Amino acid sequence: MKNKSREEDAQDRILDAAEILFAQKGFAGVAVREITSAARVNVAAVNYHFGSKKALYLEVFRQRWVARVKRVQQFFLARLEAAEKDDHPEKVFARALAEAILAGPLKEEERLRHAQLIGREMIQPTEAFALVMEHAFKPMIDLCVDYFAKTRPQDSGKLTLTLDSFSLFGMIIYFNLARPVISHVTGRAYDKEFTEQIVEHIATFAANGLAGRRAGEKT
Amino acid sequence: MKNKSREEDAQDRILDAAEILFAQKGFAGVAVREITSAARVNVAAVNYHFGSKKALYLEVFRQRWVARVKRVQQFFLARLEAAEKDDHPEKVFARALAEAILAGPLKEEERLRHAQLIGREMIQPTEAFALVMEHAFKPMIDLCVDYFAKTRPQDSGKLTLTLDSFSLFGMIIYFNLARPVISHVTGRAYDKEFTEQIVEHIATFAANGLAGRRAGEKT
DNA sequence: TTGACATTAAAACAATCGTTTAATACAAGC
DNA sequence: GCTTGTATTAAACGATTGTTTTAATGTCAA
Repeated sequence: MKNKSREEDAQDRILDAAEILFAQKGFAGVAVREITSAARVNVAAVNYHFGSKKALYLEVFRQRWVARVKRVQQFFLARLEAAEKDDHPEKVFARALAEAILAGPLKEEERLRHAQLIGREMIQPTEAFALVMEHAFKPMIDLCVDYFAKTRPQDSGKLTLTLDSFSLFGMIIYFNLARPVISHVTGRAYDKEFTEQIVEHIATFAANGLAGRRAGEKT
Repeated sequence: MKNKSREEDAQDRILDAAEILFAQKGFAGVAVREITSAARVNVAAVNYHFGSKKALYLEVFRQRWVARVKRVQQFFLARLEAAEKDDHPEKVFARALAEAILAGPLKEEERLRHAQLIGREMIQPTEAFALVMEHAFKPMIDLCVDYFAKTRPQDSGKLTLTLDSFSLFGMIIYFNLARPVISHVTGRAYDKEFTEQIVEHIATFAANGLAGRRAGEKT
């Protein structure tokens, strides 16, 4: 086993290239030879190291995607802890979540790739969908539901809490995924200033939307 | 020109098959031979009638997708007219929009195909993206912005109005596109009852979210 | 140095890709 | 009937697809 230590080995280079290309063009839109030449390895390397193109796709989710979603979740939890307590707890929650996803620890290209990969799985679920559910959506929705349940004076019912959580998530994910649409309509790029405005907008909007439940509205 | 009148001609059958397959598998995931055999025509028919696979893809948007989005928009406007005026105007608006998209005039499979096609263009914009912007997003967002501007006592600013519109849209589109996720978490299928609950949930959530702006909050 | 094992390389595999060609079938106008 | 133009067909095009094979190379322990 050779390892120059300063240089990524073949498997890592393949995973890097594969993730970028799968995100940009989708599974069917990428040729194995595109990946291997971007990773500067032989065509046979994909089948040698991963077994098949499909297995490589799943390995991208297991080794790259999941690790990244954990980073976002940790960033979110840290923000939630550090937030000032004088604000409405639901607003604090919404802001921390929006910030973690839209302006969090990921680099700009990472954020884009991440959103594209997850978006494709939502539209056309494959075997990777189970991973996405287990490591990203399910725990975050559960966390969200538990948090909202605690911050409300009276019981809202599980379904209402879940739909509230999806409403918050839906807004954030849409603002993250529909960048071409939003940039086109507003005429603004997703720079730091605009992103901060969006985060604050989501926090306020969601807090008020959730406040209605606190006041007792059921559906 | 032969036309049995009761039977769709070759071009229409190709468009029908192409739309279903492109929605399910994406442009690169569909082989021309898949389309032609589903449409019961010769392989050469696609290139003869449409010029190329890519041109067929665009024609699906021009002849099928755009027509359908108009139907949804008309349904929405009719609902907006017919709605009771004693409710908050923003809640009426949100309910009409959510109902049009999630439970509107489209058949269930149509709704799914429609959402998949638009979702793919959002993740990976092609030439069809301009069509989607021009006929679907832009006019609806503009309508939304104008409506919100009228219903508010004081001026909110163009950007705030636009972000409000996207928040409402984002929620609705997410509930429409993330069906696998939402069904998995809630354990409920998108039947009539569940869809109605979601529509009412969105209306309430968005109305409260927007109500904050009415109270004067800016971002 | 030798032997064992892991990795890379070039070449070829059959299958499938989008597209084109050339021949045939069919309708309507004269 | 014959002509004209359109539509459909079977067959083939070269290029590319994912994968496999075989040989060469590299690495480390004995």
